[in-house]
Amino acid sequence: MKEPGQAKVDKRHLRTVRTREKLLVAARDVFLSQDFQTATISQIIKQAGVGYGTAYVHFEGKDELLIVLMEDVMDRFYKIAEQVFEPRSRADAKQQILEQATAFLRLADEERAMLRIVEQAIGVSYVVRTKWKQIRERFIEQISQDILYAQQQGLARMDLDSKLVARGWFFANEMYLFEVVRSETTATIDEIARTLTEVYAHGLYRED
Amino acid sequence: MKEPGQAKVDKRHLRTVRTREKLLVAARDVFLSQDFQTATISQIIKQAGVGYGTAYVHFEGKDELLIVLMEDVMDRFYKIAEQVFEPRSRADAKQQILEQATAFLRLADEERAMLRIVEQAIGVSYVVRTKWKQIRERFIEQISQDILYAQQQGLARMDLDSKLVARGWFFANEMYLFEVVRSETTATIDEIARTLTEVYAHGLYRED
DNA sequence: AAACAAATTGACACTGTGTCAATATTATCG
DNA sequence: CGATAATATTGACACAGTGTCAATTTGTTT
Repeated sequence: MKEPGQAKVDKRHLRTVRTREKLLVAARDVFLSQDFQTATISQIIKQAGVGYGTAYVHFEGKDELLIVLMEDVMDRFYKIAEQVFEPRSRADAKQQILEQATAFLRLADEERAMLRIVEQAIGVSYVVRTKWKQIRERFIEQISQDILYAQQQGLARMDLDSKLVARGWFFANEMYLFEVVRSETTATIDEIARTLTEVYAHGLYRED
Repeated sequence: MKEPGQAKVDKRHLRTVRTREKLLVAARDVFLSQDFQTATISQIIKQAGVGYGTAYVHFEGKDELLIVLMEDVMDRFYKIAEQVFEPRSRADAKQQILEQATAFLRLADEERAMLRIVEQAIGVSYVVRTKWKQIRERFIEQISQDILYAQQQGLARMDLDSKLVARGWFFANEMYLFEVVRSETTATIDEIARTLTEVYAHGLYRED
């Protein structure tokens, strides 16, 4: 017995998986070569060399295609968000925050092409917007934990709500992220990160 | 002579103006009763009681209709942006910043209905996005001037670029603005404004 | 090889857009 | 006043994209 059932099932699966893959590759090509808005399913299926209806068998539409394509990029961001933050001193905290902010913006710069599409999609597609919000909340939650830790260590001001501070801090970073993505910024990433960090760290970690 | 030419020109103008007005009123109704995305020209012209093509004579499309509707709201925001900022002391600066941030978020709350539509339109429409960017830059420019003033008065840190700081500060405010608009925030406006201001003011206006 | 199951396909109905030649309204002139 | 010109309004039309589904192709089982 050479496990025929197993092999045969695989062959059918294989076709499905290949078609899915072809669609994803084509979608990336099409998205990157223009915009999210102007990209059409017709272009994508043509590029993938499959029939029109096929796209709808595998994905609910353009949005879902992009969400899958987003995942790799997002994993890289999560890695940054989840770096351990256990500062010993205020100076240490500031240094770590600076590193994190810099890494965040650097990654935005590296992944600029895909993030351009993501930004456009956030505006247009409900599902992508929802997905992005999840990502944001994950970051904010993490930052909030970091602030809490610093407060417990007596490094950060106690009179501020960690969640609210975390949101504000992330918002500024997020907006700068998209400016970097759009190449709209005149300043360098290091300057931006340094400036944001200086204000934030001294505002939150002051001594008194 | 009862200035007949004048009167006759007025009558024709009057019709145009009325049609335009009907379209604007109808557009507001339709936008507010649903979304920017799902609102259609067909719905608007029907509500306005005019023919289909008429809408395109007066406006280039949905986007331009909204841009006109935005203007009143935006004027109110500009008023806040342009308040004089001439603090005598650090405490004074902080107080004024707090007032401005609070006024900003309060206005967002008041104008929530229209701003909900604006936010949706920013994502979808190039012209609205461009318009919003202008508004943002106007705010940032103003904030930047304020920071510069404080630096010259020896109240604020000199080691930071006023433009970069201003952007970061506005970004946090802007994002919170839209959270308020979406009623997504648990904290009160006063808490948000206070938290943002505390971090910002102490980060920028520290003494040393 | 026949019957079954699963994957693929493209034609079709639908929704909304923007244009433009035809029509209606208002102004001007002899 | 009536004819003519200027301006404003109109809706039918061509077009672009979406999502669905019955028919077809491909693969599996008996």
